[in-house]
Amino acid sequence: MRQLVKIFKALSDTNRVRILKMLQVRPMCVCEITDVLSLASSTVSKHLSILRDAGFIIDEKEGKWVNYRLDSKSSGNYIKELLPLLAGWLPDDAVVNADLAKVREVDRNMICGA
Amino acid sequence: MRQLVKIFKALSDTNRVRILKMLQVRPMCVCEITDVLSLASSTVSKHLSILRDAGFIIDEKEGKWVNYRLDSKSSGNYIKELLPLLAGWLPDDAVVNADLAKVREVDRNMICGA
DNA sequence: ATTATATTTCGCCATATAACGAAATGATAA
DNA sequence: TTATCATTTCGTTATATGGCGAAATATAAT
Repeated sequence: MRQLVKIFKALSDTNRVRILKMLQVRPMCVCEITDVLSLASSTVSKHLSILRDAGFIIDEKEGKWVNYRLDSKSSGNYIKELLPLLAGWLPDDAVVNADLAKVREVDRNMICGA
Repeated sequence: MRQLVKIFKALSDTNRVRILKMLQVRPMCVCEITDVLSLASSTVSKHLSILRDAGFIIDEKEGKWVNYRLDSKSSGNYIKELLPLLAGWLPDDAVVNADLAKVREVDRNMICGA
């Protein structure tokens, strides 16, 4: 129950849902996500740690960057069932679609440290 | 997005998840739920209004009681997909199973106004 | 009508959450 | 080594949330 509620809490924030939808496109580093959401990097880092603790995402170091990606092969049943649902949801959300367009065109070398 | 987040917020509280699991057994009035959860009736009423606003449950007057039941035929796609998932989750949760046992044996005429 | 019962609404309090900027950490580049 | 860049952690602030009891509503019973 504790874990389940933690998972739902992770999903009860607009910015965290936007992050999950973005990560459906491709893995991203913190500064890229920060750029799309227009939030402070400390705030984005916090959101990512909440999603990671809930089991939705995994972080992987790549040089000076930390890439986050969906844990599609999660061992947790809740995550395994919820991620596909979320993938099918919000297909017509204007904010989400604008995010996804930006994710596809953004280059981390251009935006990070600019 | 606003509606989806509202739905997840509704699910991010232990007592509200317990209520939904109880309503899987049968419709219940406020005082029965209050008895199982050991909370103030005003608190339970608030939880129920949050679940109703999110679309999970429906209230129906029956004399001096208000019965709440799952909206299994909800027109909302999120609810329609989430309720069956929730039904399959927490099969071994001790607290939930104790709740369900109590739901099956409780008689509203005995506990309400006792 | 008056009383009793079930539920909701209101006001209050304590805690949780989301945001920021500044400082700390870790890794790369000069 | 020193400087730079990405990220995380910390401290603070404003708002949201969950709890209660008391008062307000609504219906049932006397």
